[in-house]
Amino acid sequence: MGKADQNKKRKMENLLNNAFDLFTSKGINKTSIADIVEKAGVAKGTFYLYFKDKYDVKNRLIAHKSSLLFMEAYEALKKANLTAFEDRLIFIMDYVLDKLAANKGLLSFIYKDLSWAVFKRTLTSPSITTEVDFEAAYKKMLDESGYEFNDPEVMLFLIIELVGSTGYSSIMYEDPVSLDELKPHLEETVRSIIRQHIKQ
Amino acid sequence: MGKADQNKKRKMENLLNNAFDLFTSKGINKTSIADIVEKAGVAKGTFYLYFKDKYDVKNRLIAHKSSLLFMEAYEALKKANLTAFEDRLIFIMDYVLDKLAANKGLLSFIYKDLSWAVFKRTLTSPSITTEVDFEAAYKKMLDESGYEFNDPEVMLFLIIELVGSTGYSSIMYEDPVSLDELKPHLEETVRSIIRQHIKQ
Amino acid sequence: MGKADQNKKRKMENLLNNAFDLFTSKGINKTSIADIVEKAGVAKGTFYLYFKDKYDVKNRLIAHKSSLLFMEAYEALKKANLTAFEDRLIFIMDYVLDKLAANKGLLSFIYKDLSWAVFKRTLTSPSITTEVDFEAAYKKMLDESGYEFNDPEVMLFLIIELVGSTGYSSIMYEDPVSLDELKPHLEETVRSIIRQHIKQ
Amino acid sequence: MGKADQNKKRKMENLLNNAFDLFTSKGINKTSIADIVEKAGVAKGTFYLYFKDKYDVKNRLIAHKSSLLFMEAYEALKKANLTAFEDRLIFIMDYVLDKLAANKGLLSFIYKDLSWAVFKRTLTSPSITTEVDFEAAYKKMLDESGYEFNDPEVMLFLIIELVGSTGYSSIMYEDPVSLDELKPHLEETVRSIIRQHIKQ
DNA sequence: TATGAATGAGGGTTCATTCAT
DNA sequence: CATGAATGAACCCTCATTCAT
Repeated sequence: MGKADQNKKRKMENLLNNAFDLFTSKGINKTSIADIVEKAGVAKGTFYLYFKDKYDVKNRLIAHKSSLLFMEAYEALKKANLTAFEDRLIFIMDYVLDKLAANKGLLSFIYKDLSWAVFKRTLTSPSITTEVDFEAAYKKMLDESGYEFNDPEVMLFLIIELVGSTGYSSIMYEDPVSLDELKPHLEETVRSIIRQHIKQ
Repeated sequence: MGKADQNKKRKMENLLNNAFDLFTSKGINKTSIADIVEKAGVAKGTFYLYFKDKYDVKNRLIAHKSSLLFMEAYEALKKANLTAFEDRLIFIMDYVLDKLAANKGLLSFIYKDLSWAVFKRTLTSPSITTEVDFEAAYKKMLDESGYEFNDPEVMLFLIIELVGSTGYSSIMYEDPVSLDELKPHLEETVRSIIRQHIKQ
Repeated sequence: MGKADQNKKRKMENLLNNAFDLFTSKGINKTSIADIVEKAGVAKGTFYLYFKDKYDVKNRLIAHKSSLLFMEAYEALKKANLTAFEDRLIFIMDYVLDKLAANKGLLSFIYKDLSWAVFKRTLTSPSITTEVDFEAAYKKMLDESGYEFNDPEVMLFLIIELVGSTGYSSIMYEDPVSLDELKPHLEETVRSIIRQHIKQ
Repeated sequence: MGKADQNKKRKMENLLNNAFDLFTSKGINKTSIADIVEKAGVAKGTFYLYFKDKYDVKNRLIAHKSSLLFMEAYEALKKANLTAFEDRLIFIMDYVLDKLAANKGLLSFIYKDLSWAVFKRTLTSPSITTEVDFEAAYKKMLDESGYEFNDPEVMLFLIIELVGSTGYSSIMYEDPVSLDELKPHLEETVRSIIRQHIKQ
């Protein structure tokens, strides 16, 4: 990578990070491009050298940040020495939920537009900075489980949507229950979902 | 209700309905107050006699339309002659999913900001026009089920969030599967959720 | 006309006049909407209540000002007691050329985009303020001439385009000759054009 | 001409040609310098090594392209074996009108700012690429006519402005008549103009 | 109550021009 | 000579909100 390219990448990350801070603190709608460039210390025109508009930034950030989060969870899992497939997924779920509970800005930012479509693209394609790929990690976990599964993708979809949407409500509003109260219910339901997808 | 009050209510409903049409057809962000009042045939100032701003309208509509949808499903259920509790919930789930699939504008409008908090307020308090109450209906179904449940509210929460978020993805993007392919998975999972909440 | 309507018309004329001053002094391209509203003493948004954009203003002004100019010439003609058709047209030509020579801002403003199409619309439809119609005047002159003409519209077209474009160059650049030197040539040519359209 | 100079000239022509394509296809106002350099495949800064701004390019192009057009007409005339002066001018007029009718982009580009001043400079001074000179050609035609003329320059001026401005309207808008309908009128008028300038 | 003309801050976007490499 | 990233002033336009009628 040439010096110029590196410089370019630094400028882009600078913009991304500052945009992320603003998005998570005051929300996307209330963040203007003027805000972003001012915080990043560059001229307005510079923004348009790197991004099409605000939503271009948003999409890249969602992909990027989600990817980081899941890979972080996966790295933690590797150190946790869990062997059972169910336990491993539960571990990841807990890890992600705890992280999001500790960073509500990130949660509300990711959640608003994290469709499965975006999510999958995220997991599949290595993002700007990470050279990783959660899809491969998931596949590895499936292989190491000792089972065969029907529709493993749908299984993951059900789990992520369930955990994501209930987790959002619990963390943001403690409604209808707090995250701690929610977790046992979730754990049981996730185990059910896994079992009902095991091929007999 | 006096004549003046009736007139006021009519004006308000006129604005609500026209706003709803615009919200579901072109989206909330791209709908301006100017659009709403023009379509409704009233002056701009009049809008502010009835609503604080666009989001005031939005919140009332979400509550109202969600309520209608669930009560419609419940009315249909009454004609369906189903007795088993599981079957009855599945029926409602199917009914709602099919309605939303047939009206994607409504789906994306409701979904974007339908937190459990809003939803619960909806179900509990009779809205502007309906004099009904889905919470009472749900309670009745629980009573008639012949079972006792642990945390019935959490149970409903899990089901609604799961069905809502996976349904959204399937209907809007057919990703990762179409609604028809999703339904069997959902049905099985919902039954699991119900069973794990039955008090032994 | 109601009081409100009158007020509205005054506001519009205020904007038109100020825009005209700017257009003729600094040119259309260098005149911004910000300039216009500042000079007119109204808010930016007000501009858009009356006009689509800068070019909307321009078109209305061209029509309006051209119309005024020709009708002024026609009014002067009526006082001049000329009877011969050729002399009358020459009179109008001279009048218009002298006016434009005395007001180069108006000339360059009108000339740039005064296509025959715009001109004809102008002459035909009474404009914002004038209730007059040069086309009718021209027709009257034809009737009173005692001749019959082949293609009188084309005849007028030839004269106007010839006089307009040569006049522009003479007045603005004195190139290749001054207006005074040009006039005899023009007069002779215009008389030729008229004669060649007289029906035998 | 040195190798370096040749290279410089090639770069310049590359920019001119690409600018011309853009000017005639999308118009001058909507063509940005970014567009030009992108199409030409050079860097933005390079543009400023050769031209002051967009209007510098425009002026050079108008002169260049007009010159080409007239010399092309003159070359065609030489092959046409016409002897009468009137016929020869009419031939050139028709040739130019037909060319412009076939290339409306060129017409609207040339016309907008083709003042007589620019035109004369064009005819007189050999341009960037052509080593020709329409003024000399016109003088030769006058000499070969067998007549003497009063103010031959004004005569040409009248003809060019008349033909140019009426031709523009006919070609671009077919208003008030099509080019084919216009031509006989023009021919007759042009012959009149010539005759009235013949010295007795 | 109802109106709708007027406001003006604020948004997004473009683009000619510069200058360090 | 050539580059092209960076600049930032300038632009157009939208729109929620107010208030005199």
